Amino acid sequence: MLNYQLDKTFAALADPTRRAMVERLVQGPATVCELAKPLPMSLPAAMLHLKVLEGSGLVTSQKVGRVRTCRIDPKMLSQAESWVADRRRLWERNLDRLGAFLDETKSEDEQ
Amino acid sequence: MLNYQLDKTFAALADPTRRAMVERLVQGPATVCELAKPLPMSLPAAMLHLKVLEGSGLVTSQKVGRVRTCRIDPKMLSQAESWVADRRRLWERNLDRLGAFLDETKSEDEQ
DNA sequence: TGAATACTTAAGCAGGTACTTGACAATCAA
DNA sequence: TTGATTGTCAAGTACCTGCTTAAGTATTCA
Repeated sequence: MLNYQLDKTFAALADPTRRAMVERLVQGPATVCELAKPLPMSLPAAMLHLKVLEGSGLVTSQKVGRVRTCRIDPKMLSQAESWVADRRRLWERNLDRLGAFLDETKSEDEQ
Repeated sequence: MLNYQLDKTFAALADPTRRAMVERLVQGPATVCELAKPLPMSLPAAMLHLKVLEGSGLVTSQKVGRVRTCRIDPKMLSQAESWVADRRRLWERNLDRLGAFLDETKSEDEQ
């Protein structure tokens, strides 16, 4: 239960607004305005979403002059991907084992 | 923004209790009691988490007699994995393009 | 039949999330 | 230096989440 980071990453990805921001940012860096403009909400609301993305580590930003530029940090993206992929693989392995067990049982029946 | 399903899947995975349940279920099916026993909360609370997992499609269950047996449904697990993997790939592709651009710029400087 | 098991529902509460508007800083360009 | 641009903070509201306890239902076993 020590994966406090995964909590935040999955929670960040659970919102369509924030996934839209990620979609935009995988194309390359963007300013706060550029991220907020296509969204059906006020700028402060978009800022809150951005703060959640930064808090999760999915996005980093730096301010130069009056412009804050945001970009993807792929580390947490990889970590989330791995968690899901690993669990799916475990499930498949276990399903294979069940298959092997059923095959065994079947052969025993045939004897 | 039509990925209502992804909202629920990521939201389900954002909670450590629910990830613990998934960890248990990738090993094989389990009853409600088996899932709830190791958790530091009441049975009704665990049931609510289970309901969220079922609502997301990550888990299915069926009741036989008085026992409800829960198991992983891998479809949403794959879908979540793909979403993250695709975005990470897009980001990498774009980073490569930036690298190519910088290389080009560098060669032009050298001429 | 009567007790134990395995859930299920309901009511209630504390705290968190997702917005809104309005006010305000800081920077840049004319 | 004035005005537009870009971002930030604060207060307020409505709804959602995660838990609790208490009570109830359905099933199985002795």
